[in-house]
Amino acid sequence: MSIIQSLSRGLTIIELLAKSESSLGVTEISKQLGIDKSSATRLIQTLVEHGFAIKDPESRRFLVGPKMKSLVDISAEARPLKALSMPFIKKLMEDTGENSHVAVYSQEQCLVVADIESTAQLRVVSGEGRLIPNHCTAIGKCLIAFGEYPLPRDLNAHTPRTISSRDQLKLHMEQIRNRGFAMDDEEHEYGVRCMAAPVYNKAGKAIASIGISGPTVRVTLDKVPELSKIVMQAGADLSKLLAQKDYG
Amino acid sequence: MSIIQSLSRGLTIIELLAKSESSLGVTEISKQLGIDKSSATRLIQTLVEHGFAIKDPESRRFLVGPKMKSLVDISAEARPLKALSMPFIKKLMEDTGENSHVAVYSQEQCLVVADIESTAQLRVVSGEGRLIPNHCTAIGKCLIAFGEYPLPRDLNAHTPRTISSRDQLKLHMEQIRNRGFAMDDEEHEYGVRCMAAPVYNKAGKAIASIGISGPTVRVTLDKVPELSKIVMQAGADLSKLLAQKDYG
DNA sequence: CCTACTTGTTGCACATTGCGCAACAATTGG
DNA sequence: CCAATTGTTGCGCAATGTGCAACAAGTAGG
Repeated sequence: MSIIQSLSRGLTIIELLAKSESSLGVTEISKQLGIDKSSATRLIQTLVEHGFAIKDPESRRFLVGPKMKSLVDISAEARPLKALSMPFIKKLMEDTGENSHVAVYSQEQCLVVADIESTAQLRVVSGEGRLIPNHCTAIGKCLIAFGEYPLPRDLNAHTPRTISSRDQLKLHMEQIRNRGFAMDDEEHEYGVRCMAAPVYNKAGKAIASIGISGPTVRVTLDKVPELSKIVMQAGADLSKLLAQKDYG
Repeated sequence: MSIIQSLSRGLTIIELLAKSESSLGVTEISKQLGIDKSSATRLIQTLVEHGFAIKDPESRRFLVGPKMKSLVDISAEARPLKALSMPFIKKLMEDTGENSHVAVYSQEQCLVVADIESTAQLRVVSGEGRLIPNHCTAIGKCLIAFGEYPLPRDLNAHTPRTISSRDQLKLHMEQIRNRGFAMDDEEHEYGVRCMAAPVYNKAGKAIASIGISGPTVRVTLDKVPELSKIVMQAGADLSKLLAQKDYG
């Protein structure tokens, strides 16, 4: 049986980062592993690239990244949810022709637990397991508006349309609750419009959101009423199933 | 910036495993990454070696390992506990001359969150971040006896002294509660004797355990009363601090 | 403020390491 | 019981990752 050296070293770095109380520098890591700093640099860069580690740009030291937790979340808690959701987002994708997904709240962000891509040439790719912002995406805003989660702290503007004011966002949440669905109107990415509706567990708590993402050229504003109805119906249907299965 | 290929591939496999609903086989993995099955085999073996993946020997397929969750636990929840515990296990080690540690319950096992090695030539090495059994270690039995955790399902015999009967273990828990401390009398490893006491949070819930491990030649049975007193005192002292700091 | 020290990044040349191929072994399914 | 698929091991080649060393960027200390 052969062990892959560089992978092994990388995993050891992950363990070091997780176990250390504070952040670690490249030299420190290289000493602990008994390797050159140059190798440590490159291994760490690879970890950062994958999100398993993050770099504090100030101190140029490293910490465990959010990827670890989101993977654990997705494999443990969210896996059954994904299994239950698949048929619904499949149908949603077929009915709307757009990328469909289900997300939950994790680490103050929005964790995509299930995702089906549209079959159109021009499509939005989101990808399972991704952590996306809560304040400028439909599925994220939906979680905040209907779930028992705090307003995001980080309100980075991703496009000129991003709502970056705390007060405005609060008002916006109110609107979302009144309409029953959330919309991301090019707030996260140019040319992309999304809609999402809440998913409730048996106890009536919004524990997830379901939605679609499409290019603005297809998901035009005049189609919003029709599409949002479909999305909300999907949310209601999935909620019903979760209640039956006693999920959450 | 250069990316380390084999590390990158290994991390991608972790992600695949975490996101997949079921277990994955070597061929499946190799196809998804576009690499040869031999490479996939070796990468996976490395992951298994580190505990990031586990192999179901029946189906010869792979799943995410417990390492991921224990690392997340240790970095998130347990990190503050570790910081608070350090001075206490340091003192405990100095007072007893033996390896000292603090553990919490995680994934039906016993997660070592802080650990200080004895300075003696002959010493017990346990190691932070390790997941050890609950039924045949002092810190593990302590968690079960005083905490609100279920009896372990797996009662593997590690030595002839391991308590492998559910009923016996139940009785044994009773004894531990009466004495106020747990002892592992060569139940996990030959020649090693350990003692542990509960650590309570402000609400009076046993959320951790603190203890020592030493070779039987030093930790003789006639020293147990004296040593156990020291360990229990350490548990009480740490509990007091946790209450002050409002931990847990 | 300048110098000395420590820490992180990049280029480069070498050879170790990990790669794919292919044969083999072990299962599964028809 | 044979065919087909999946997992493991040996092996030779070269691509990959390694350490060295120079460089860059901070940090501390006088």
